[in-house]
Amino acid sequence: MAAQPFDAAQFHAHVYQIVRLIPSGHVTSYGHIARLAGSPSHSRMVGSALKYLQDDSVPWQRVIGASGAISERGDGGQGARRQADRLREEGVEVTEPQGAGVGVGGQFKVSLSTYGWFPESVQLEDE
DNA sequence: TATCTGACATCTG
DNA sequence: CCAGATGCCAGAT
Repeated sequence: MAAQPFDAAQFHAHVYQIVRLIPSGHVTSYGHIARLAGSPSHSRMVGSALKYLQDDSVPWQRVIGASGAISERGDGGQGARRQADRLREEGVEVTEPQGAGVGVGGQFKVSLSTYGWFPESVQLEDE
């Protein structure tokens, strides 16, 4: 297999497949998904793709940053808040931001050492 | 066609 | 451990 010239459609499809494979109660990072999709340097494209689709059938909430921090979309943290709450329902322990109310200098974080899901490879329908 | 932005990653202080 | 600055590459305007 050789380096692909980056096919957006194919990369897109692979991302969705991988995200669906994430088991409940576990999380993974954008960078790892990008790597499994065949492009380790296109971590940003992963998030961009998920945002653009807005598909509830894809558990995008299980995808967080490499540091275990939930990225905010600039909507005041409402999106991150919803994501954190949903992860808690699956049994994932999420730390709350500093301040707990008026605090704006903190982020929701998950222990990747405990809930991280990083398979070496996945079964993709197309390659 | 050129420029800016972005659901990131990684290094340094 | 946390915060800031830099690098990366493709999409959107």
